[in-house]
Amino acid sequence: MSNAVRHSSDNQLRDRLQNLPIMSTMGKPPTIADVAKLAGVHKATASRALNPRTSNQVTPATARRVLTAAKRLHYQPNNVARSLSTSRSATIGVLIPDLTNPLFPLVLRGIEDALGTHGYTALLANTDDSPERTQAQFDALLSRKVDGFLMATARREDPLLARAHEHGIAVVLINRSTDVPLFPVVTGDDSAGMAAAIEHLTDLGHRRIAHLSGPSTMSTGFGRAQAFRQTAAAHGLPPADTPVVECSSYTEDAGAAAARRLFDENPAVTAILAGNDMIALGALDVLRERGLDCPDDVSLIGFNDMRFVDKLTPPLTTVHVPHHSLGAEAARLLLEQFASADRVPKTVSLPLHLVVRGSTGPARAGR
Amino acid sequence: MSNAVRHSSDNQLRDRLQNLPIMSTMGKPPTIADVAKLAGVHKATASRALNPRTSNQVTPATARRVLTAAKRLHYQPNNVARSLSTSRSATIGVLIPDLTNPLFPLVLRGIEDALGTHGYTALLANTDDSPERTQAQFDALLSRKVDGFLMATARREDPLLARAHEHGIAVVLINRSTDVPLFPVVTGDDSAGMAAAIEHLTDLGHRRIAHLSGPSTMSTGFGRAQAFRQTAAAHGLPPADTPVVECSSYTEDAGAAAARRLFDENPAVTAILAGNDMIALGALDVLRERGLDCPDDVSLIGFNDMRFVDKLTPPLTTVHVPHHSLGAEAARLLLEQFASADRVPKTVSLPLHLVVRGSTGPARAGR
DNA sequence: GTGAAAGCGCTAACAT
DNA sequence: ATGTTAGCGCTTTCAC
Repeated sequence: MSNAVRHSSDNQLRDRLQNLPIMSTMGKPPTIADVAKLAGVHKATASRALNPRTSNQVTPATARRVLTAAKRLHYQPNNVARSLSTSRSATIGVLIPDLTNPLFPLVLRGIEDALGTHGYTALLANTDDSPERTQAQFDALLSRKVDGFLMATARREDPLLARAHEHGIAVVLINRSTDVPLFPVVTGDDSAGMAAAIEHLTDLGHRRIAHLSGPSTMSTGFGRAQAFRQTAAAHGLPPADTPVVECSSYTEDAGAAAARRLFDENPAVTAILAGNDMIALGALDVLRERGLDCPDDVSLIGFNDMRFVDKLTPPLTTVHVPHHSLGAEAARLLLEQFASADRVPKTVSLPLHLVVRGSTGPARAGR
Repeated sequence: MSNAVRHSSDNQLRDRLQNLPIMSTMGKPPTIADVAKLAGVHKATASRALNPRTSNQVTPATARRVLTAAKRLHYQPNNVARSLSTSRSATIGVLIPDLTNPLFPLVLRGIEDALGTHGYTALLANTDDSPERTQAQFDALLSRKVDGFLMATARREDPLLARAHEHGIAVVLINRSTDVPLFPVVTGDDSAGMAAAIEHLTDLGHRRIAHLSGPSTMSTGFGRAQAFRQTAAAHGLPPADTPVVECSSYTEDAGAAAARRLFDENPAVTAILAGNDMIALGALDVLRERGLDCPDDVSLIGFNDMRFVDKLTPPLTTVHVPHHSLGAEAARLLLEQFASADRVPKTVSLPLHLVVRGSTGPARAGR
């Protein structure tokens, strides 16, 4: 028998006898084997005692012994080993298109709140709305064996999601959906939001209303544009007076570019309905650029009610989306899916409401 | 028994009997053994061929065979297994105090950019500046065997960090540091930033300048306040004219509360230097509340130059902090630490500069 | 109720 | 250069 081994068991003996809190400052973290040894039971028994789901398979007395041993050693289960063994990780991957857009931190909070109560952890990845980056982050998360995904990055035709669906990976979509329904999706009721916005504008006397739509490759861009056209028509506004200009992305720059195109071709509009608040920000810049007052010359409505838009000048009228709920509801759906193995892509649509602030006003006669 | 439950178990039974399509669409992902078999080599050889670091130990011909086999099978390495085997995970944990503060997404981007080129992935966790939540997230990440941490959540006395240091866990601090230097830290040169801000104010004729400091439990709050006092003294401003009011947190609400206290006790100040932009936002609200014009009655300076503050009315004068670089530099330091196992907590201090916008103006005679 | 043993997928000595 | 073997730390049959 080697010196090292003898020495080590001497230490253990002494520790057990003296009932000392033992924790080396630098040595490798204790394993379940250490706990088992200290408690005087087999690894397997320790495992059962430590796991809430199986702790009833063990006598209360040994359970306590194991638990106190674990506490004494400051035992922390190695989730990597556990994952390898169970092929589940109690973590879920969250893919967010752009964390710098203030609405997504709220979504994340919703997710974490809903997940935390069930012992799951969120692993967040930012994709910058780049398909390559999305794929890379997806793979990275997958290779870490996340149990499922919460994705706010879907495109209407999304090869990544198609593959994920083929492979039977659990996914819940947030906000954006695919054309072919593959996964459950939690979204806002964009049509209703659009309708409320247009109604507000027509009530104010506007008859020439433009929409700066989000990218048509995304369900939100496409859907809101569609809702815009339908609602406008329903209000008797001819297509010629309700132009739609598509933005290349949901960014301030893209919004500004689209707004310039709009005014070049359609200088007579009296109101703009932006595809989201970022686009609205860009439009607001262009309004200033062209010497147009908001709301006196042109009314402006955003979408999302993201943080800080109430602090703009003028404060932005916008469609409020309950982002926290979006995240929480999606997380709930995912957990539900784990439990029931139910493969029916249900859709949850959350109600939206218009928040009227200072960027909308009566249509001016002269324009 | 409810309908729903019966229905669900019927489904399960049917699936099991029919050896269902689920199994066919989602057979387990291929392992390295599958790749090896297809390539006609041993697992270990396949492993060597697949790993860039060891691929030279294998003949080019077999390397190609293995690679193509891997491609044919769409093989994705199981990082959980790899981690268990190597006790390294090529992931690093990132702890962020508050993702809704727009500066942190920038930090994260810096981190990801610096990490990505080295094959590391960031696992992000939001802590809401709550010690409990921070501890929980830290443990969760640790049990997933992250190789190290990037933390922007440090408190001046931080038991969590003390423990982490004892356990020899690799950490690099971002922005905030501990009183006792435990880990490398990347921060902005707050003293210089403060000095620039005060100089700007005195140049404009201000002699009664208040500081709404961040929490003194955080190095940023404490350090900036200290720099404020020193610089003010150096400019010949007496302490009585340069009050410091501490905010309970870096939030708009806390900033507003502090601003109210300030004006109640010290109505004569002509300029406010906020501990960060969020606090400045709160101060701005209070200015409006009290009928004071900014900058005509009171000048206001923020700290960080976070997104959107240029869109306020008035646009906020603030100290710009290079957040992207903060993150990137910290990530670089951490990777460096992996390589050299060097345990000297070096400090990197990045230069800051004042961005003058519309919230600062000449001191008014009457005030 | 508890122990023994196998195995999750991979890497890393150690052979050959 | 490649095959063999032995784990990494945990869970989970299967015995007893």
